[in-house]
Amino acid sequence: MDIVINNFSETPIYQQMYEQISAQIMKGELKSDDSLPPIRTVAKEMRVSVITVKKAWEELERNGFIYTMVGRGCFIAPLQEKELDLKKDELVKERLKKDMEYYKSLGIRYEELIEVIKDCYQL
Amino acid sequence: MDIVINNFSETPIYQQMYEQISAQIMKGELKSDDSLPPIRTVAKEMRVSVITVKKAWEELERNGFIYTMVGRGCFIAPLQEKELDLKKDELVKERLKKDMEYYKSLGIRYEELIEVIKDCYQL
Amino acid sequence: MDIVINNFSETPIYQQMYEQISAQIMKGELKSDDSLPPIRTVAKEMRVSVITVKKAWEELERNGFIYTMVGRGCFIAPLQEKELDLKKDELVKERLKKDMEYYKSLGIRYEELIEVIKDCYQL
Amino acid sequence: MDIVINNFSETPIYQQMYEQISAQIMKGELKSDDSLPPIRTVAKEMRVSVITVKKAWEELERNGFIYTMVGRGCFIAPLQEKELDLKKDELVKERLKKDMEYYKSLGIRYEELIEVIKDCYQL
DNA sequence: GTGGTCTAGACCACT
DNA sequence: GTGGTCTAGACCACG
Repeated sequence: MDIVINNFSETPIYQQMYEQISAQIMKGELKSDDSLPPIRTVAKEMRVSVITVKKAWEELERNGFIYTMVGRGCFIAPLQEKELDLKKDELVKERLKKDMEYYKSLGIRYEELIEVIKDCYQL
Repeated sequence: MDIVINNFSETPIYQQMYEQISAQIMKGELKSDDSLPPIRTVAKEMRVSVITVKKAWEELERNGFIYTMVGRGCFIAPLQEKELDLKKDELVKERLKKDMEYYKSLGIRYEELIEVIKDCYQL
Repeated sequence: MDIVINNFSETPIYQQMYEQISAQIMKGELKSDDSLPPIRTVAKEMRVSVITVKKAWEELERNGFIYTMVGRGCFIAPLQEKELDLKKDELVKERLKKDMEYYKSLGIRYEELIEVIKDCYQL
Repeated sequence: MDIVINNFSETPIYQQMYEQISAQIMKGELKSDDSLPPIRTVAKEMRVSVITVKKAWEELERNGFIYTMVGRGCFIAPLQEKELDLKKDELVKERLKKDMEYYKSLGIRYEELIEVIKDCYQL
């Protein structure tokens, strides 16, 4: 579990944690039924409040990424690869749509866009 | 000046206004030295608080899209086409970079991305 | 809005609040687009922490009972009577099922059950 | 002794065990002075902590369902049928009352309730 | 004025 | 040991 939080970002800490962990699960870096470190340990290591970690974990559980067994800890949910791909696609498409609307509203042409993207992917 | 605000969107109202007006200026739909309607009028029409409009206008002025003449109103700044293009590019690249980082962090491949974008541009 | 919380109950405060308010909405005692008092006011009146109220409100929003407009307040969601009935039915059936399983596992006969229920409804 | 525990249920494990065993005693499936298997054996078979089993047993003893003979094990208490019926009634009525309060608070009518219950008893 | 986030420290229930 | 809940008080962004 690798989390980097930016205290100055506008996106709240708990959301940064949620995004990074869910991404790692979707990429398969965290595997089914692996246990996560206790929230209090995470809190200490990340130097944030327990409640902040808890909030991230709750969101992860609500979205089916992890499950909790009180008194025993939290674990990565057993998701099939298909489910993971589905979740990923949903997220990306949702976000891309918004992005595209914005770019189009600025009058950006398709070719211009592709050029910048290529750059990012170093093609 | 055509603004549509969504009260339920996560992006704050003042920012929605800022984005739409700046886009219209960059696309040349609003021309240099044209006057903007008084903020109180805008507030009434859009059914938002004057404070909200004020905040959007301030943001526009700070970024050089409009200028204020006290007692007379606000006007579109006289921007050269080059300057406009520059502003546009800056904005887009900045945002695109963040987007790409996110997509890459989810392990999305270049080809997958292009496919969705093509879809948005109906190609 | 009428809430009675029991500090000694085992069900957490935020859940008691959630249950009572959602019930009032489903019964139509709270009407669409009515505004709820500010969470800080509620917190003071109920003598609980703001965070506790917030948690209840979040759950209400997640389940579509209220909606929030940052900086303006929280409002009862515009639910059709049909939707309300549906929500109610879901809840009741879910709970009843569990209850019935328990009663049956104790060997309670249908007739015995009905008798007690009649008593509760004073029939 | 037949116990099925659900690790993901909201009701704690020790309570699930308590409910199922007490029910079996009240239904007469477990008879007076029969011995229960050692808690360590139960713990292993159910794959739960010894502490959890202990807690369930304590609850059973506190409510008079079993008794302990130090060094020899735990045994089903010699309960008269009358006593058992009484216990059962108490339990059911207590729980039913709470349930009914909840259903009434949601505005469920008697007829609606009966219909769902009939369904559960397949009448 | 509104809601949104965060902290530090406390107490409790479950395993 | 684990997670679950709660508090009081703080700071920020939005309208």
